[in-house]
Amino acid sequence: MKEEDKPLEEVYFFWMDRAMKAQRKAKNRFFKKLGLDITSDQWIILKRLSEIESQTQKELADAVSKDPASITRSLDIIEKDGLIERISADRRSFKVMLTKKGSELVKRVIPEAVKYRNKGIEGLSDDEMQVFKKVLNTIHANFSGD
Amino acid sequence: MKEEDKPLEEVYFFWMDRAMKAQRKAKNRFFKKLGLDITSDQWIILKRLSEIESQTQKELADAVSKDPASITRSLDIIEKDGLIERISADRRSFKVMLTKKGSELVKRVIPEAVKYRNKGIEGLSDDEMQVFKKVLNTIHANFSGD
DNA sequence: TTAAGTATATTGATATATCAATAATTAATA
DNA sequence: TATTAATTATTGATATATCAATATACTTAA
Repeated sequence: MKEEDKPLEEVYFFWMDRAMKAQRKAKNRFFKKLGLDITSDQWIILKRLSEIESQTQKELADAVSKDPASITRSLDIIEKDGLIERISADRRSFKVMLTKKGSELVKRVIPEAVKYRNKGIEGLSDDEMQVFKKVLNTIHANFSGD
Repeated sequence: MKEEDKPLEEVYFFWMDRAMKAQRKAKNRFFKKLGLDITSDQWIILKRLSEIESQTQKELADAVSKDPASITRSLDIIEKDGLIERISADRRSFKVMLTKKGSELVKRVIPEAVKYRNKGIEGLSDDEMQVFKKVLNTIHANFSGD
């Protein structure tokens, strides 16, 4: 197939970027409306911690596709808010886990998050979502090599 | 359909986030390898400016899905690098356009950007990309209302 | 035509992202 | 075991993102 230049609106990266931004923005407003002072990125970390009780910062970073530096700073914030705690694993690493306050927050938010998530894909079929997943995972794989 | 909680890896936002990050990271490395000191976000702005000769910051921001505040700061940087210039439109707004240096950079980068883009979707069919576009545009629409 | 409302760009505060450098510690190997 | 190599977390510098506030300037309506 001939490679060719295309205007921005026809480039898949543009579609992805636009959808991600709309989603992130709506999600941040959504948390605010619930009276919660957390961002959509912090939510992902909290949700992950609710699934796997205890993990090092490195493991957590990999799981949520974040840089070690980002994780350090995000954890600093939600630790200050009393949502998570760091426990020494060995002398260079920590296990991270939810506090009671963090657990309760996650339990409270999950049903709302599910509703919110379903709103985003209203009007789409399971088949379409399967293709969507395949495409995203392919793009991820194609760019993860080097 | 019953709404339900799912682990992170089964949530579409997670797939999107991961693919976006892999893409952005690879793209930044790609520009660096070309000897170019621009980010993938700056590239989008430059590319858009090459498609529409002259536009206000507001129009540009809408076109590339960025906040006015983000555009101001990004333009400050690439203006300092001599890639774009701001020309007074009326007394409160600017028209933004590429300089000669900016135009030449875009012309030089486009063929590389096309190759790069095609690498990301290797192994995917046109049909799949059509579904991909539909899903992303639906998500965008579903979250743009409020 | 003045007053009120709207639009554009900027700035400050804060959160996140990347890269590079560093410190401390653990693991591998000669 | 002693040295070297790899790992984990942190920090600094810079870019981007959002929200709120502000300053100008344009537009509309009374």
